Amino acid sequence: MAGAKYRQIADDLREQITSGKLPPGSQLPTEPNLAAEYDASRSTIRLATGLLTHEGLIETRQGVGTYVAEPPTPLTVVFSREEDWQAGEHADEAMQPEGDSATRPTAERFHTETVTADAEVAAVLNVSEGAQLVVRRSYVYLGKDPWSLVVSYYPMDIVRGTELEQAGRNTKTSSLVLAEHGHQPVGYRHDIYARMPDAAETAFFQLSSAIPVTVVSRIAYDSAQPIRLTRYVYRADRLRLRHDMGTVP
Amino acid sequence: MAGAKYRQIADDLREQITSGKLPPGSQLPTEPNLAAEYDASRSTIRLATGLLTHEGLIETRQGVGTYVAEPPTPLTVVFSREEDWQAGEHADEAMQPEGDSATRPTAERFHTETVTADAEVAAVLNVSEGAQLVVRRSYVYLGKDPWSLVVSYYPMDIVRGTELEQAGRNTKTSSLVLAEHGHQPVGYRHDIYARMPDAAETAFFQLSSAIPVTVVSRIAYDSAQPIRLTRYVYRADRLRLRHDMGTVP
DNA sequence: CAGTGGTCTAGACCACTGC
DNA sequence: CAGTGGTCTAGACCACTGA
Repeated sequence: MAGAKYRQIADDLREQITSGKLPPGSQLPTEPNLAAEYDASRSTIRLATGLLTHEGLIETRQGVGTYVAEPPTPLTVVFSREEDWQAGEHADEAMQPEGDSATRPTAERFHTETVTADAEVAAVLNVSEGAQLVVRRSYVYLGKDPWSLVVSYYPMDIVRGTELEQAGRNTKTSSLVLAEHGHQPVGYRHDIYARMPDAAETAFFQLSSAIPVTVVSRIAYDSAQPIRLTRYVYRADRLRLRHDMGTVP
Repeated sequence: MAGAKYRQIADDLREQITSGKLPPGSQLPTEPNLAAEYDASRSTIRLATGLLTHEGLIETRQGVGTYVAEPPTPLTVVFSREEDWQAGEHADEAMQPEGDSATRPTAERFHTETVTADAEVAAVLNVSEGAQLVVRRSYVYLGKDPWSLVVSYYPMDIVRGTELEQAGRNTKTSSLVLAEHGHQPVGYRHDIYARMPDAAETAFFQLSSAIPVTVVSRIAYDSAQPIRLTRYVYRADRLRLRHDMGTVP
């Protein structure tokens, strides 16, 4: 046998979904109906649908019903582009998909503040733990859909000489651009990993099921020091990171 | 309020774990004890622990107990290395971590066979759907721990002239190496994404909780055509992919 | 308002582990 | 064998949605 009843029910529903018998967007029977159909209790049905939810195959909407999820349509982000090498790049404009206006991201909200460095950020930026940092957070959308969370950390050395040096709290971005221009980047390090989202990420990406997030940690260096750490967080099922080396057709 | 009772219980337990009150490896109270402690039913307790399980914070072992998970210790894989450019690279030796023998991977099992191309593989290798391919699967371990699943696809054009051309099923790898040597790679494309594991991956990586996998799809090109597609699958919590551009300290 | 999924209970029995 | 987590039931009430 296939083991537990709720797993058999999940297998049966999964088969109906992947075979196309239950196409994307279609509604599953209600929980009481499924319970009757499979001769199971509603709790068992919910165990089964819980599995499919965590696989991202279905979505539940309270008060409405349970629906087959639309298959994800990932967008490709290329991070071997020469353009990213240019000075004047703004951090949250990098690491975004190419394409027409429909797939052009817009940073609808952002704000800038100063924080103290935790151990992890201090290590990569080569500053003391507890040192002051300027941090800029962006919420990037593709049209109305959430696309990525972008957080940049700047050591105080970098923003020194700009108006940000005195500002404890600041929403102006112009001085950050100025600071970036004053430090010509000569290298980037990207660290890429995936994990399950935290509460804030689940809310921003409107994740109902168990979809991972992909994190790109990008450190920019000038000739002497790290000048910026930027973390890009994406829904894993919407992102395909691409990197080309050498001659690729 | 924090909403549902099971979420409050999960929040409380999560706080005890992240604060160190419940260190990694320690056992949580049994489900009946937690039910008494929080004045909840066992079902509600299981909803709470289910959340933490899916976050990878705890692990349950039937007949034994519930334990705080050890924090993941990711290894870094660098994929901007010049070494990877050299001919003679064997596919399952690339994309592996650096370091001493303790972190040197060993391909304990592999086998080679011929299959017909599905639509996706056919597209990237520029062959017809249904064309014959030679595929080599490797199961890579770090000591006794599963580390990665590696699958390589070769178009028949590439293996032509080697003994593999006639062999329907073959476990010899020497002819594959020969084939690779005959086609000097001049470029690589990497596509990186994360998703939840399928059943085979869950079994190989011994995943009890909801840990994603990171997939690196690596296409090698010679001057005329794609010569190999290799898919590397890793546990997301064990992997940190690193790529450097320009001058990095 | 009726109907949906979300939460919660109290209890039962099973499957597995370690002693 | 006792104790653990795994499965399942039957029922209740709540929160939300849309007509």
